[in-house]
Amino acid sequence: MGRMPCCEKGGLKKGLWTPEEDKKLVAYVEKHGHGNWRSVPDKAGLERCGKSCRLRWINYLKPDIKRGNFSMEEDHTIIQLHALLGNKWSIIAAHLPRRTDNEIKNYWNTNVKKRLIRMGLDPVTHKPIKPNTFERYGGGHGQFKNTINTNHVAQWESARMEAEARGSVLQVGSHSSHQPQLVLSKIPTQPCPSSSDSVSTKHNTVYNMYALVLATNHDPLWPVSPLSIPGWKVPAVSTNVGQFTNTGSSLSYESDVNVTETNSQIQKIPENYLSNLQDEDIMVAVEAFRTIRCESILELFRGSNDMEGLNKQSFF
DNA sequence: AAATTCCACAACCGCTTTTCT
DNA sequence: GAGAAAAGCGGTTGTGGAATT
Repeated sequence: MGRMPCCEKGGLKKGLWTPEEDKKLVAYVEKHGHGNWRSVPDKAGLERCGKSCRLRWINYLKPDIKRGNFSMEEDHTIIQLHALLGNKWSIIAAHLPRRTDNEIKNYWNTNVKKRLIRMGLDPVTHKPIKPNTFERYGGGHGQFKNTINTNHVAQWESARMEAEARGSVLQVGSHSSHQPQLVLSKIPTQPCPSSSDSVSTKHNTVYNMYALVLATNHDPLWPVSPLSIPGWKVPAVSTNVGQFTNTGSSLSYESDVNVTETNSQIQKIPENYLSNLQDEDIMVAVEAFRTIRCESILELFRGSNDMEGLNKQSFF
């Protein structure tokens, strides 16, 4: 597009932020809020580019950021989500409250990645690099109790790919509504010109995005959106299981009931919907994806040494 | 004690996507 | 609808402290 990047202006400071600069930025954001970062440096009295200010705020200064060592549970979540999603740091971060994508990315590159390699696992595929290498670590003698069972991850990934090839959803866990489950499902979207390999279905809808649905049976206020993909929104009130369609800049909801060939059943979702997401809405969304709620992805491999309850269900 | 290496993490860079006009 | 600006994202690099030689 030929526009000048905001940081191209000469004479701007780079490198580590000083405490004084942090104070200025925090004071400015607390007083005026964030947004329009390009104008922030001038108004805050900083010799930085707007992009640098934005990153500093998002990754370091924001008050609700959790810093410090990752817990065992966070570690497990990262590994398992990475096995499913790859380097989708922002999506992974959405499932780790108060952690930033940058922090998770750094943690992955400096810690987890090396650990997987040491264990003989490919950090990209999470599968053993060489046959038998894994046995040294997965022998079940308690040595690695409470660490991820990477055999499970490999099995999961294999089953997921198979499910994907068939356009189905992969589900882990028992069918009891009290047992935790994880469902990886496809989000239906409008046809995209470049997605020629997607699966076309009725109403010219194409399933070409995934949602990893996580929720809890026990804590209805658990602050995790059922939608893993930022910016995707769900209907506020509905008792029908439906489909989501991406209509340009907005996402709409199409009910299964009385679906017609026209767009008359499509209802617009308010832009401020996500920020006002209520537990009731989460329930609707989860229902919409035909899933049940689960404690967390960590529950997947807890108390089960052999992927007990693994099954695949046709979803769409 | 000085030099070197290693490591974690903050920050930058370039690109893409979304929003605004 | 087009172009510009802003925001978002992920890969990579730079920096400083700790550990090692």
